[in-house]
Amino acid sequence: MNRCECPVDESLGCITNLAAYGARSYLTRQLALNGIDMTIEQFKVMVVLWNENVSTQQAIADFVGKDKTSITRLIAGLEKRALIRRTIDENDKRCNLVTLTPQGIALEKPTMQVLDQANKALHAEFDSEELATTLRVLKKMCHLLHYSSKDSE
Amino acid sequence: MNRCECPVDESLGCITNLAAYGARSYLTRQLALNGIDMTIEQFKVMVVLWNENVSTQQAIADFVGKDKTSITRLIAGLEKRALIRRTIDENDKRCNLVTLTPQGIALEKPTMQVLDQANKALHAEFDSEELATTLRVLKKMCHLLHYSSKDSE
DNA sequence: TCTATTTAGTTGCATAGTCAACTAATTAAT
DNA sequence: ATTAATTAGTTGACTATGCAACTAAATAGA
Repeated sequence: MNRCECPVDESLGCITNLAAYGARSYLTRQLALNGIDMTIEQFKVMVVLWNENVSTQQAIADFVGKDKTSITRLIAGLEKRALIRRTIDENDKRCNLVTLTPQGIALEKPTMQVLDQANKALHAEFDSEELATTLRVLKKMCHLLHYSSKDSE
Repeated sequence: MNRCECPVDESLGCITNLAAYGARSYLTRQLALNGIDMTIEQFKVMVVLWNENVSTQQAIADFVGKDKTSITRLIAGLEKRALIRRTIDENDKRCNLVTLTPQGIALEKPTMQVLDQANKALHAEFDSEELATTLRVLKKMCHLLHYSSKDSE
């Protein structure tokens, strides 16, 4: 019934938003279908930890491009699911050291597999040239818009 | 500091999400700078009403591609700001008729102007070919993903 | 006609993001 | 060394989305 179109919909901003919601809900669904109780946002945090093993919340925020407030709450959700653990850094007591629990470590393979499959399936729908163009445009868009109020150009 | 890049970031889904957040926050900022207290989501609902004058919540939901729950709350926000009004449809008492208040009507021009400017500024950063490709890819993405679990293809 | 199903909308609970105000710890500056 | 500024993280208020359960109204079916 929904048409993926609205009256203002020939704008990049609008369509990007619709596509993003689509991608988000698709991935969440795929994770759930594979019995993985994790959102994409949480997933991105987990990717950082799978790579780094230990990190502070601010470092995670920088990696995933969100602010520290979001990370506080994402981390809280992951802690509730017992996928990560927070400990105070004794060398700098302002910082939390975020580490993986055994359950968190165990989820790396199955979760990455779901993501890879979803990615491949989506990318397979497009030829490499249009895909490259789209990625380039979107990256430039990020650069132009995402932190334009903070980065002073 | 934020780099608009995260370890899983060569995927369409991920970049689309970052770009979408960028567009969202940019537009919200532009609206605020022009003294317009409205979010983009609310704005989309207003666009429907500026075109249709009257609508039911379900019809709005179909137009903007969101579910009725979201619309209930968006409409509540607009009503709180006194931009719209809800009345029961006497011909079908299940339905709310959503109409614009004078304040809501008055906001059409300034709001559309902000959007048009923002759109033009963004589109001007790209050449028409890469823009067309990107829009086509994103639309296909919407089609493939957004309602894939509901529309049975 | 009376029951069953569908439709429109609301509400509760969960997740996510932003902004502003706040604490605590650290570093810089005089 | 003491104060001032910065940094890490949390919390509260607001907005947005999704799912499930719910009410009320309308329609379909027997």
